[in-house]
Amino acid sequence: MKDNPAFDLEDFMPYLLNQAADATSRGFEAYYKSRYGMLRTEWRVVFHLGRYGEMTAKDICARSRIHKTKVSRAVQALEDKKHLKRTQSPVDRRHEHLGLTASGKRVFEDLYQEAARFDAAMMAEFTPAEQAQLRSFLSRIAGF
Amino acid sequence: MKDNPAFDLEDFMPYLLNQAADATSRGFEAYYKSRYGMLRTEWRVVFHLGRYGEMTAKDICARSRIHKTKVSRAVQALEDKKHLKRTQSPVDRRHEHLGLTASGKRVFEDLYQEAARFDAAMMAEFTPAEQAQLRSFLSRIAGF
DNA sequence: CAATAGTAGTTGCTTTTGTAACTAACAAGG
DNA sequence: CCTTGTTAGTTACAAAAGCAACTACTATTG
Repeated sequence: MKDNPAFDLEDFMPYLLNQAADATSRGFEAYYKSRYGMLRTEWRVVFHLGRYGEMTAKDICARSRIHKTKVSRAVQALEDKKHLKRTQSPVDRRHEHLGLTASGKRVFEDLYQEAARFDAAMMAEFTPAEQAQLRSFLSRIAGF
Repeated sequence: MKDNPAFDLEDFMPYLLNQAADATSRGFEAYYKSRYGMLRTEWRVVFHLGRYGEMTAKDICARSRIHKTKVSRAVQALEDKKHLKRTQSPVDRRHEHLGLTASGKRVFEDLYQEAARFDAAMMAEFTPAEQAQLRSFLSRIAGF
């Protein structure tokens, strides 16, 4: 956006980012929603546990930037769906170690593959160099 | 994201976009929220009316990709705050022409300036060439 | 070994969003 | 005119997010 000339909402970076994020999230969201009745936070929790192994809710919060109440509710929902099991730590009973059940692991595998396909399809119209650059830009903005 | 190697959530484009969008939205959102008690949709409605002049709710929906119920509620809220006035069209009484009041125009001017400053500050760490490229990438993804 | 403070996770309540059904107004055909 | 269809905008209800207070537990300090 330049200094003087009139600018449109499409020139405003937060708006542009939100539109792009919305556009790309819809498709994949539809997948895990229709197929497993999962919410976005649930998918993210499954991802973290499937990708990095057992951890506590606190760990998930730290890694994912999701607020603890959202994690708490997602864990509850995943437990209800039998995709996740909790084990209270004998050392410190405030901690619960979270892990995927066999069913949860199958869900993770499926979503992980689908995410890869989805990402690839979405990025197909960009050259590899463009993709790398875009990812780098976004990482900088997101603070990774 | 490559084909075989393990990838992290930060490599998944929808996630990356959402994180970047969140990160950049927070700051500006805090501004119009604390200063004018406005929601994001209200800011967008003000923007459209301030930037392009009078139009109907339908027009705003078409331009902004916001659902009509959200627009309807934002218009109501802005009217309550005396930032917006509606005029029923004498030609077709289903249409209402929406316009900013004097107070609404002041709000728009302030937010417009602030948006420009905010965008500039955020993009300052990118070179002009990088900025152009980033905007172009995002426009393509968002479908503009 | 109280008393205080801090941490992990949950619950309750309020705000916001999403979806679908609804009202009111116009349009067109018979 | 009267059906039938369409459009602009609203409302009602359910799903989800945000925030603050709460419970249960552990750590620290005097």
